[in-house]
Amino acid sequence: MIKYEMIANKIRERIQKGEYAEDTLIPDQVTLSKEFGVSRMTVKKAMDILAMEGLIFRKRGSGTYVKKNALLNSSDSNAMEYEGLTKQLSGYKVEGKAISFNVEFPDEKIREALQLEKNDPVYNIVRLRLVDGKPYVIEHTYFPTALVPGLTEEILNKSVYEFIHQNLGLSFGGAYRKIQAVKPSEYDKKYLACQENDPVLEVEQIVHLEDGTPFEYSRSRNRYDTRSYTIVDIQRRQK
Amino acid sequence: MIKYEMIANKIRERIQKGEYAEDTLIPDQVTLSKEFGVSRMTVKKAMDILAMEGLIFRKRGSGTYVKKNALLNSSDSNAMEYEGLTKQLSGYKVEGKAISFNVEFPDEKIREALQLEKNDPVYNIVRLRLVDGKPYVIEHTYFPTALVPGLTEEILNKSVYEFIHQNLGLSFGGAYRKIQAVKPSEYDKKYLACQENDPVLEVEQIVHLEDGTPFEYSRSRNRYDTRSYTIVDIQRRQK
DNA sequence: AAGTGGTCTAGACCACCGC
DNA sequence: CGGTGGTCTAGACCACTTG
Repeated sequence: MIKYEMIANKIRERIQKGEYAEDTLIPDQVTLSKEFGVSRMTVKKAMDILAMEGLIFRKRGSGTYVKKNALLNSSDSNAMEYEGLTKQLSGYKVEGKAISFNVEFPDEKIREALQLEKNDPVYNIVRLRLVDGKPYVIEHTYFPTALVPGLTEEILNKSVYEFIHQNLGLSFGGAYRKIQAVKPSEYDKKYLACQENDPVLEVEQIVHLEDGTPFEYSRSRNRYDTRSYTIVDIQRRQK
Repeated sequence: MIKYEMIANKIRERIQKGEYAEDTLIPDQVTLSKEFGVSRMTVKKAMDILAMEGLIFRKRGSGTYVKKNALLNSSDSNAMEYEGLTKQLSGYKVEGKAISFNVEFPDEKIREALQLEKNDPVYNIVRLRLVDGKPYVIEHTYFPTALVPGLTEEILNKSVYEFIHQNLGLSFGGAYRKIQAVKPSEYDKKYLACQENDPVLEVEQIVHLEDGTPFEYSRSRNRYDTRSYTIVDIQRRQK
C-alpha cells in the first residue's frame, strides 16, 4: 500500500540476498526512482527507514553504501519490547503462574510512577515465569484499575498485553526502564531458587500509553544465569 | 540553517515553556506552515522529530497533541551513549586510572566481536574509574591497533573517544550492548572493593564505526550499589 | 564539472475523525 | 461534511565528493 515501505522492503530483501553486497554502493536515488516509477523523495523515505535500521549509511556527494556486518546486527526486534515473555521466547515452553493477585492503594513510589492519587486503586500482581519448567523471572506488576477494568486471574495466565490491545483498544507509546544488579530477596530465594550469593538482574519499567498516560509499573527480577538484556543502538544523526 | 530543525526547536521550546500545554492540541500543520512561511511538508518533518523525541503524538483526522508528562520523560541523551563516563557524570569528580595497557593477539571471543584475523593485534586496556574518590567501574577494553594507531597511556588518562574523533576523524555508527548481573571476579574484589556476595553489573559492548566496522569491544564491570542503566524507549510506529 | 544525497516547495489525493 | 494528518509528485536549489 504505502510505496516507501514497499520499496524499503524490496531493497532490504536485496541486501539480505546479497544482491547488494555488504560494504558496496547501491544504485543512486535517481536510478532507483526510475526503476520503481516513483519520485526521488519517495525513494529517500525508503532509504531513511533502512538507515534507521542500521543496514545502510549515506555520504553526501558519494553515495549510499551497505554497511559491513549489516546482516549480523539486523536483529530488529530484540530486547526493546514490552510484549512480555510469551513472544520473546517463542519456541520454548513458557509457563506463567500467578502467585498473587490483589487490589490495593498504591504506596508513595507507585503513586509517583503511575501519576496517581492516594485513593486510586491499583492491581498488585506477582507472577512467576517458568521456561522449560525452570524458574526464570518473578514479575511484580502494578496497573491502575481504572485503566484495565475487568482483569481476571484467567487473563493473567494468558497474555495481559493481548487483552489490553484487543479488548480495551489501547496502544503503547513507550517505556522507561532501569536495569540494575541486586541481591536476592527472600521472594527470589523461594521462587527463583536463588542461592544467598546469587545476583539478581532487576528490570524496573514504566510503560506509557500513546498519549503519555503511565500505564504499568513493574519490577522483573531475573535469575542471573539465564537472562541478559541486549540493546542495539543505532546512531541516527551524524554531527 | 535547516528549516525543519529550527521549527522543531521553536515548537519544542513552546512545549517546554507551557505555551502548548500537556495533553492539549497544538495548531494544525497548515496554520504552522503559514506562521513560519514554509510548506506543509517542512512542518511535518519538524513534527516527525518531536514525535521521535516522545513530546507529541498525532491522530489522523483529529490533530497533533502534546503528550502527558512530555516534560518528565524528555531526558534526551541518557544511557544510550558511548561517550565514556567523562561526559555522563559531569559535575562529579571523575578520575581514570590505567591499570594495564598491553598489545596482544586476540583470543577467539574478541576475534569474533571485532571481526579480526588471528594475527591482527589489539590493545588490551584495563582502566579503573573513580567517582568522588570511590571505585565505580572497571573497564576492560580492546581496540584493533590498526584502527587506533598511536594510542598512548597519556591519552588513556584523558578521553580516548575525543582522541578518536578529533585526531583520527572517525565517527560512530552504533553499538551492540548486553547487560548482565554477574558474580564478582578476583579483579572486582581487588579494585572495586566488592564483597564476596556483592553482585556486579556487567555491560558488554561492541561499538561500530559509521560503515559498520567493529571498533571497540569492552566489558564494564560496575559496582551494584552505584550504577544502573536507564533506557528510554519511544514507540515510533503505530500499527 | 559531473554526480551524489539533503532540503524545500506548491499542490494533489487519500484516510480518518468529529460534528 | 469540513478539517486533520499521511503520502506522493515533479521540479528546484544546495552541499558535498570525486575525478
